[in-house]
Amino acid sequence: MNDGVAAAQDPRDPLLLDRQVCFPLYAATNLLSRLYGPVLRELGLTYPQYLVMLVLWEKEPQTVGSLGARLYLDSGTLTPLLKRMEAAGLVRRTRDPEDERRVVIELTESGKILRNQAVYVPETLARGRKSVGIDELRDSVRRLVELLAEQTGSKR
Amino acid sequence: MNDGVAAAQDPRDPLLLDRQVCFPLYAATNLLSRLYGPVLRELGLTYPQYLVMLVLWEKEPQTVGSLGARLYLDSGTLTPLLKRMEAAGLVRRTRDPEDERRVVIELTESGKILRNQAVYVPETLARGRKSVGIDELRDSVRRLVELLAEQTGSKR
DNA sequence: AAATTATATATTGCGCACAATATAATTGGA
DNA sequence: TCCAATTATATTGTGCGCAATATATAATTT
Repeated sequence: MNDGVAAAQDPRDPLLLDRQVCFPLYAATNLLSRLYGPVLRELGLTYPQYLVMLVLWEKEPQTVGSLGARLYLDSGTLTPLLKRMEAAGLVRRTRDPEDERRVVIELTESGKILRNQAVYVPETLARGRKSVGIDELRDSVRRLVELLAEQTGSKR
Repeated sequence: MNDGVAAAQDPRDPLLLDRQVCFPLYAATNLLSRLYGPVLRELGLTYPQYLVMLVLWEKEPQTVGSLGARLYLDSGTLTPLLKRMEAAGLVRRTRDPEDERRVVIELTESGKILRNQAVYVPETLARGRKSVGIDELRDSVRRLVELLAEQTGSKR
C-alpha cells in the first residue's frame, strides 16, 4: 500500500511539470528577459521599461491607467517604474488638470530620441536565431492572453 | 521633415508592441501567475514555489543546481525561496557530505502530503475555461524554450 | 603535495509584480 | 447640496529574478 502520496510517474499525472502550460510560458519569459537584458542595458532600459517605451512611442501622452491596461500591469508596478524613468530623464509625470486623479505620462525629448537606437533592438535579438514558426507562436500566445485577460478581469 | 523620430504608425514598424513575440509571453505569464495566486495561496505556496514542488514530487532529492537547471533559475532566486520553503516546513536543506559544495533539497513529510491537495490545482484552474488548442500552444512554447535555452546558455 | 582551475552555492543590491490598503478626486443620485 | 459610490493613483510589504561578487569545496595540473 502507498503512504498517502500518489505515484508521480504516471505520464497522465496532472502534476507532471511537462504537462503544465504555465511552466514553458514562465520559462520562456524568464529566458527572453535574460536575452533582452544586455541589449537593453545599452539603452539604459530594463525589459518592462522597454515595453512602456514601446507603448509611448506608439501613442503619447498616456495615463498610468492606460499604460497599465495595455501592458496588463497595475499601479503598484508602474508607479515606481515610471518614477525611475522620470529620474532617468525619459518621461515626464504630471497631474492632469482636467482630472486631478490622473497622472499623465509623456516622453521627454531624449525619450523620443532614444527610439532611434531602439529600432535596432529587434533585429539585434533576431540575428542568427532560428525563428521557426515565430509568427504563429506569437499569435497563439496572443489568443491565450485574450482568454486570460477575460478570466482575470483585466480591462484594456 | 521629421524631427529625427520615425513615424510609429507603419504596420511594419519593428517596434510596434503587437509585433513583439516577447510581449504576449510576458503578459500571459503575469496573467497566469495572477490566476494561480489565489488557488495556490490555499496551499501556502507561491507560483515559483509550486513549480519547485512539482519538480520535487517527481524526483527527490534534488540539489539546488538540479532544481535550477530544470526550472531555468539560478541560485540567487532559489536560495532565498528554498529557505522560505524550509521555514514553512515543506523541505529540508542539508549539505551533501559527499560533496560539501552541494545543498541537497528533500521533502518533509508535510511536503509530501501537500501533494494530495495539489492534485486538484490543475483542474480547478481549468474549470470553466476554454482551452482552445492549449496542448499545441504548450508544445510550441516548449520548443521556443529549447531554442532560448540554447541561446542563453542555460544548461539542464 | 602544492598550485591552479573549475564547480556549487550564498550574498548583495536593484528592479519588478502584486495584494492590500490608503488617499484623493469625480460622479451620481437622494 | 450633500453624501455615497466610483475611479485613479500612490503606498506598503512580501516575494521573486538576476547580475555581480564572494566563499568554499572539489578536481586537475604540474
